[in-house]
Amino acid sequence: MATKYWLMKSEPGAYSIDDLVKDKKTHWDGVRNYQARNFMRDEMKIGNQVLFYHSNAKPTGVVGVCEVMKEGYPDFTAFDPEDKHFDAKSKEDKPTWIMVDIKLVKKLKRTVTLEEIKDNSKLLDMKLVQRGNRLSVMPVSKKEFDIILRLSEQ
DNA sequence: GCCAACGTTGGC
DNA sequence: GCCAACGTTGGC
Repeated sequence: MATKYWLMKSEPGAYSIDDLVKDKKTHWDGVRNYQARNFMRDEMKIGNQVLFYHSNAKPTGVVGVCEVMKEGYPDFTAFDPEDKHFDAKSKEDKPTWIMVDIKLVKKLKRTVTLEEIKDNSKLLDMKLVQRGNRLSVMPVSKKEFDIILRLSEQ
């Protein structure tokens, strides 16, 4: 199957690209949105490439590239009453929430900002810049992925 | 901190 | 099943 491309958002205060540089890999816990979950559960495969995006940041934008290293499995933070992402409805034998593991490919030389993406006529179709899109995990086309990487080299 | 745009919840 | 109220996301 062809490699798929994704964009995943994180608030740097919660987990930043520099945390990932330090950790090399991480589990993507805390997604509590069904559409985003479905992408992780059904469509993200080992080797898929992921743009790491900082939301609620200065500036907001794409800061790194990662790769899926483990496909969808239960998000265990939903089972822990002490955890911020606890969800009593999710049971260990029937988990509601799913996560994947990703590993760092590289931190970009510079942030490709949301502003640049909005200003780039080739990137107008990105889900990221479409009105009201709040998905934290979303598909990206190979073309868009490549354009963003190229911008980061400039 | 504000607020638009969503998603979810719960009364009916 | 409808929809108002409420909570969250995330840009600014």
